Amino acid sequence: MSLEPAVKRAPVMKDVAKLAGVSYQTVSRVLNGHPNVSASARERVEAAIAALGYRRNPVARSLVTRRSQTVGVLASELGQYGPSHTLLGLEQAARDAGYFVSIASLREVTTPAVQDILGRFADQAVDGIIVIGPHPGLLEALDAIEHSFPVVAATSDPDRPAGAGVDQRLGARLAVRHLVELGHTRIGHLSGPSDWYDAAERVEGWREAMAEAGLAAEVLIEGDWTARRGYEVGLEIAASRPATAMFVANDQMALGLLRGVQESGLAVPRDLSIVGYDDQPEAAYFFPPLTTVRQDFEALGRRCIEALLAAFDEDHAPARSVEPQLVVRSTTAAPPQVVAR
Amino acid sequence: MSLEPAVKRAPVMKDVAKLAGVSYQTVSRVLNGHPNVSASARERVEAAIAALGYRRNPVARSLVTRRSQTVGVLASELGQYGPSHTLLGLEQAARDAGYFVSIASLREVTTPAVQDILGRFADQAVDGIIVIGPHPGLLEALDAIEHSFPVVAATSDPDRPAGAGVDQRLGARLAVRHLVELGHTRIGHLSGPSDWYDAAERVEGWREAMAEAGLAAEVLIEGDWTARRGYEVGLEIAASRPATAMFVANDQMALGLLRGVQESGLAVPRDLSIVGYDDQPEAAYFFPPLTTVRQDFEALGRRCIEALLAAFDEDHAPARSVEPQLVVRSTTAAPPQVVAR
DNA sequence: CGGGCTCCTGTGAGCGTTCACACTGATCGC
DNA sequence: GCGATCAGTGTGAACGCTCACAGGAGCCCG
Repeated sequence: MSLEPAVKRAPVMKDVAKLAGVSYQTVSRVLNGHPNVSASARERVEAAIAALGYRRNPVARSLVTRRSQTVGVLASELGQYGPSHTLLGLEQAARDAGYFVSIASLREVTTPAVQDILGRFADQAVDGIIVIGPHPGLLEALDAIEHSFPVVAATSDPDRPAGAGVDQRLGARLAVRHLVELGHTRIGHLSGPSDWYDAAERVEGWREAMAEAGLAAEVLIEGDWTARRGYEVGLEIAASRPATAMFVANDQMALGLLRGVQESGLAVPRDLSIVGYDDQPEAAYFFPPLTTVRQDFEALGRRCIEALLAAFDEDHAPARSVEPQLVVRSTTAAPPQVVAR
Repeated sequence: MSLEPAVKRAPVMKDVAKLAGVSYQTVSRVLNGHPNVSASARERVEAAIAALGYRRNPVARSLVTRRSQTVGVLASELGQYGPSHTLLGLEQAARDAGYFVSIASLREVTTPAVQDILGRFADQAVDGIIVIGPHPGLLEALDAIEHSFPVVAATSDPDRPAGAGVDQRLGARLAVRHLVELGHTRIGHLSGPSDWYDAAERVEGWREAMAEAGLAAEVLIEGDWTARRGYEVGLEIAASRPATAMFVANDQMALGLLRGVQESGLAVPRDLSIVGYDDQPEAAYFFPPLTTVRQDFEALGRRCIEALLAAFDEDHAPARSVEPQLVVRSTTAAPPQVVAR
């Protein structure tokens, strides 16, 4: 007994087997929930596991199974509010499902860079990967590379085979309808970069809702998600007054817009109504508090994991889109004067 | 040739060895940079590796070495601006150093929860772990659990043996000094939660700088990092005017404060000067643009990796703290009237 | 009562790598 | 010219697990 080595190694399957009086194979069967194990053997094994504090070694396991209970997350814009919160929900859901999360962020979206990361993920034997904050370029680069594991994209691209997304068109329509109901007819859109799926979908939603209301979708300005850009656009809008309301594709740009417009002497919402997108916690404390569209990013993260699980086996429902919600605060009101077209 | 199995397996060391006309051990030696390999053998092996597109299997490798080229990141508040950006820098630096990053976020900081995650990390054979956004409670929980790998905390706690942090005291002093130079004497502090190291350090920095200036550090209000809390405090301050300037422990609270104060009829900076902390990109577009202290979180993330590398072997310098910078914008000015004490 | 079935269990091999060791041939000093 | 050293190389065994297979016990049926 005291002849044991001083450094106590972590127990392995053989130790459990010996204590339970069975072979290591039986231990393995118990661990993997195999059916053909007698109740008494199972009990003894479980008792031995508990007594020894045994933990199965996932590295050894994945050497032979070629799977690692790990999902790789490929993120291109983790600094942004949306992606970082999606990651949050993702990680929780993954862990609940017994998966590790390995992340890799992309400095630049080039095929070699994506290839490098995919290679690393493959070496690591990830069971699947999830792409966050995707540009089409990223997905194309992904498609161009052969890979042996399922890929789920957190995107709203409806053409995408596997994925989970927020219904961006719906969100955009909620925003526009709200403005239409207030009496606005000239409703502009400050979009995200056109090479983001989410941005493109919001543009489409804006177009659709305008068409439904019988309005012309004329004022479309492309942004880049930053407050700085919102500010610049705010100055322009204050100067030329092309619209009485702006639907802005994220809260940060809305913040900048708010400031640019107000700095130019316009009042919000008196002279210009603004609807943001995301509902970051700060949006309620903008000046004035921002009317915006809430996206539940953490739910999105959870959906991604569900989608990946569904890709692993058929039992899981795919359940794709998360519904956005309109949150009305104080940046929207009736237009300055009702303009009859 | 055509008798090869249809599903082409990835090449393994033996394949490389055969092609190079050496034993698999020699291949291993080349891969690991062992000295005792002849130049000709090395060349042949390298050529074979390139020809086959061989990649070493890290899973098999870590089964025997008990290391995985992976660092675990334990984060408690990944939703916050600081932690998420620290993660960003961390991930980049880790990948550059050849490490994978596996993340786990904590829903609640309890010893069992920390234990669970540490156990998973241990199973995964991580080489070390990094803790982001640490409360003392988290570090205590960590210390309470025996672990066999180095732990680095992204914290400014000077008592911490291993870690990297932003010099929070310095940041606080920069803020206070700026206000002092403008002529303020009653400078309050809206802090972060007192159980965060960073928050506590900023309080200390505020105290020190006040003492240096011969001022009494009287107005200390505890916050929770949220804009909501900042707003509440703003209302209170507008009502009782306990100070002519507030140093606020993060930009989000500063945003709320700004709004609470302005909604109550005070003008910023005419009636109250405000200095934030973090310099999120949005801070420049607050109304008015926020004077704040910039923290380079991505640099912090890099430092964490450096610190971990230093813990692995002695060659790396520890190089701990990142210097914050004051960014003066438009929320600070001379006090309403100079009050001679 | 023996063949066939089912249920449970154990043995052997292998996953792809590294480590400890043993071996070879050359170089060295004396 | 002999043992000792040394660089360079190969062999066996591990790491901890799962998979494929084989074998033993118990049962039913003819």
